[in-house]
Amino acid sequence: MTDAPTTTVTRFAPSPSGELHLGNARTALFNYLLAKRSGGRFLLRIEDTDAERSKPEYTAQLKADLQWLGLPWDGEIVEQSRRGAVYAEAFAKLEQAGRVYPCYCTPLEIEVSRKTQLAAGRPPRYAGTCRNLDAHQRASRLAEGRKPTLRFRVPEGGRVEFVDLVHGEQVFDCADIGDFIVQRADGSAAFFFSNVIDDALTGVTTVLRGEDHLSNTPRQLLLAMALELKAPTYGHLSLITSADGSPLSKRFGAKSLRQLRESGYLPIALNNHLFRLGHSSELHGLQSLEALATAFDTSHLVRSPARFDPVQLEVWQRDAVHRLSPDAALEWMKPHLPSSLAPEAAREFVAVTQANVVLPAEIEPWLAVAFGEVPPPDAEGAALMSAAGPEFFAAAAAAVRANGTDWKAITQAVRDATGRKGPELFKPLRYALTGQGHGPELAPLLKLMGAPRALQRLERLAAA
RNA sequence: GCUCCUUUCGUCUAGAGGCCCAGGACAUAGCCCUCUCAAGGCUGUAACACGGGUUCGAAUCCCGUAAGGAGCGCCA
Repeated sequence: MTDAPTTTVTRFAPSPSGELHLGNARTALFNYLLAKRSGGRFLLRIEDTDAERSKPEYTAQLKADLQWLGLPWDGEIVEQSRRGAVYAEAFAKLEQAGRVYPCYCTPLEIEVSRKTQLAAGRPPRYAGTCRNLDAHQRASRLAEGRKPTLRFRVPEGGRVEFVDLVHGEQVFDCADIGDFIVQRADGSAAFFFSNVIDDALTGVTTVLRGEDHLSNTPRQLLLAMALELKAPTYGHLSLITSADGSPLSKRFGAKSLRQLRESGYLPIALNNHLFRLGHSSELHGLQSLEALATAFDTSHLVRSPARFDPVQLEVWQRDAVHRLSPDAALEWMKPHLPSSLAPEAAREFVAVTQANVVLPAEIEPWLAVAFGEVPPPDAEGAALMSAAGPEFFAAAAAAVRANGTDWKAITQAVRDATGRKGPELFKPLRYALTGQGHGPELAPLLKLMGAPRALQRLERLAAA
């Protein structure tokens, strides 16, 4: 907290109750970018006050995911589960000021009340049952064995106003806000409470978070005021939706970062895609994180929800793969390369196929072409090859016998022997050698598969 | 039910009353280049949710409708 007042401090505050997905990742990215563009700090806070749902393995996964994305946090990680003493102090302050009161209603009672209100066509808000209990009433409920929660006493009148970084001026009526729980029956701090306190105490200046928090912001502002804490400036990011506009679901689009990473997506591709979801930019092409940070601007944040389009992500991914260094590309394909492959052959294979695959799994057919059996051709390929005829492939085989894997010499020889040129010449050869109409350049591919393998493929067709 | 948010080409978006019969990027189609793919170049197709106002003039302001979303939790 020695930061100068002008320093931007942002944070990412996930709860360790699940894996990071695209939505979370974008929130993290934006907060990171916002901090970095002005040389500020990006903090990581684990919101694990709910002992039931929080799992240590998720915390570990979270950290690994952020590292992988290239979004390292500054300073120590704040774990809310270890901040009981800080919260206790704040609870005491609120109690002293009469801003909170014990509520003895059970979860079941609350649930029934909610349902009743909903059925009656009213907002399902806390009814205020325990708002004005006297000391005697409290004692008797305690005697019944009820464990109280602490509720914040929302002012009866008035309104809460604030300026949202994305949505502009916001006004909420206190009458629409029910008294909410700040301390659970087990004594732990609830979200609104711990979230506001930790933001203030760690000097967070700006919070970019999901739009699902927008209508809850007045609660936090009320709390901050009662605690005499400075609330951060909030910016509420529109949600990312599936291609059909529905919320990202497990079934569609909500792939976890882990899944994406395991299938071979590159962090820089993800970051570039996410950067343009809900944030407009003049920037074109794949950019480094540094360039993205420089270009990031909260005034360019978009209000309307953005759809996650797998096709767009693929465009970034392809670009990112093309830019991989030979070593990085090798590393990237490694999980799909046979371990028996000699290092030199692996290196050559990567160099030849890199520009032709988007995900590492796509190298399988090329592995077959280079080191195994040629895959069967499609209908177009079959037609092309039979049109070329056995004598064409006989000439090709002869050319290979004479020239080894010298692609240029081979094509020259076949051209001279058959009079074919251009696509007429190359297409049947490509199909014969690879079984496919598209693929990496043939010259290096031929070297990779070797003369004997090529010869076998051509001779088989010459004999047909 | 109440409160709040959102609605421009297929997608991401520009647009803060005349500069917009709406611009860019990606995708897509065609052409050029080329052994295929990729890369690159050129050209094209394609959008202001709907209805009312306000105004000389509206994608932009106001009202309503529709559609989608969020919140109203001892989840975060």
